[in-house]
Amino acid sequence: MSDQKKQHIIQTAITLFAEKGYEGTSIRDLAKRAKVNVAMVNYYFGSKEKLFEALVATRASYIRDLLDEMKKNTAMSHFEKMELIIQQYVTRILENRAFFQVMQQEMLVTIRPELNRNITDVLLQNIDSIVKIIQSGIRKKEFRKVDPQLTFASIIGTLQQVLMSRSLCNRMLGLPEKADPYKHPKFKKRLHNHIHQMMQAHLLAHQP
Amino acid sequence: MSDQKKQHIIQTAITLFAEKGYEGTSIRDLAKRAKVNVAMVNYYFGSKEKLFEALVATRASYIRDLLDEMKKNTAMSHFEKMELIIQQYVTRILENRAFFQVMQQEMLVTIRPELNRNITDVLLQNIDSIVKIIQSGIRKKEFRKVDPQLTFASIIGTLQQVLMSRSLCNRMLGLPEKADPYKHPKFKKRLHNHIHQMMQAHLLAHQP
DNA sequence: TTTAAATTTAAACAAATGTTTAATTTTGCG
DNA sequence: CGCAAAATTAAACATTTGTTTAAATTTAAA
Repeated sequence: MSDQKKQHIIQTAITLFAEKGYEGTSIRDLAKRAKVNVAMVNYYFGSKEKLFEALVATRASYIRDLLDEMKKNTAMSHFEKMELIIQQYVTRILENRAFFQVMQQEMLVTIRPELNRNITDVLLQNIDSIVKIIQSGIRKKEFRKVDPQLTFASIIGTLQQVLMSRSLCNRMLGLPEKADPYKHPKFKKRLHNHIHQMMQAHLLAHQP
Repeated sequence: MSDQKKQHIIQTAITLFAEKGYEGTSIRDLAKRAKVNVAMVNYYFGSKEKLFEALVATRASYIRDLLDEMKKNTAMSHFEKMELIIQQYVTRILENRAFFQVMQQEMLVTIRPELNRNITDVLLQNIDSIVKIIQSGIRKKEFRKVDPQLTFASIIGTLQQVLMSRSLCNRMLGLPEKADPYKHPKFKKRLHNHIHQMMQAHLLAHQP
């Protein structure tokens, strides 16, 4: 019944936080945009901080499932697994750009240590799974002796960097200033191709 | 005479903004930390927003000079130029982490369009210089046919991702929770090695 | 030393913030 | 229906915000 409204508030919060940041978004902004009373946010979530935690919790477990599933799979080569991870990250992050940005933004800020801790834990789980795949690939001589953690950082970092500035991407692609390059199908393709090509050169011991 | 105090306020602002974000930092916080009266900030800079612009202006032209100088240099190979760029970016960003983070953070937020525009312009100039080096390397068959813009995004993105969470890096390196991994000499070396190695595999047409 | 400008200060200001209250409306069950 | 619990509202609350004021102090040149 009212769970829909809760989800509606969370969704509005995600886009609004992504637009103006956590500190930059007031409960009144949020209430107005979501077309609910100001008091509703505290009625449902208790506080602005709790709202943010609910927001993270809602989305946190997403990539996790994919990685767990992949762990069991023995039919795929290590690079095929990396290919799938790259493709999934590109798709997911481009599609949930707003949420990804809010999380990144809050990670940058260090004033909410407990919150930061929670997000870090979730991320570290995922990093660990991927690092293990790379390490296994190195042991099997399928991969070169790369730095597993920093290799992952490069994948995510590339995506993050690209998401960071819409206007920068638009100018890169020769699109008009106000366009949304992330919805452009060619952009997704280009981004995926780049990361895939770079990781192929970086990871594979025997270049195809 | 009072220019020292202005610089002192800017320096304090850089570290404080990096800690708590632009919106998260109040003039009173800043004044207290810088040990000046609250009114001094507005007396010197006019407003909080103008302070931020001054902050950006102070640091903006840093990497620019290096790139201009390199443009004239014909003795270096294209990859040697890239090596120097990587080394400079790693050093500069690790050393001015606080400033870099504030800039990134403000880039994420889209509520200050004019401000964002100014930062974007500065960054685009630098991107353009580096992109041209890569393109030239491709034409000369020294580099493979990579995506120049996204290749740069990967370099910066890797650094950005690594800077994003101190605690994440600490756990990656097996350091205690509260340590500062960025000052760790081994960390800088590891970071530089990774980017260098990855770019070598990614860029060079004829692997050494 | 005198004096006017520049600097520094504490106090006050208006506006905005997250949150709470207390009253009203809606809902759903007997 | 009747009525209690849940949902919703407008208003008020206490803080905090960026900024301004007006007085006090310091500075530096005449």
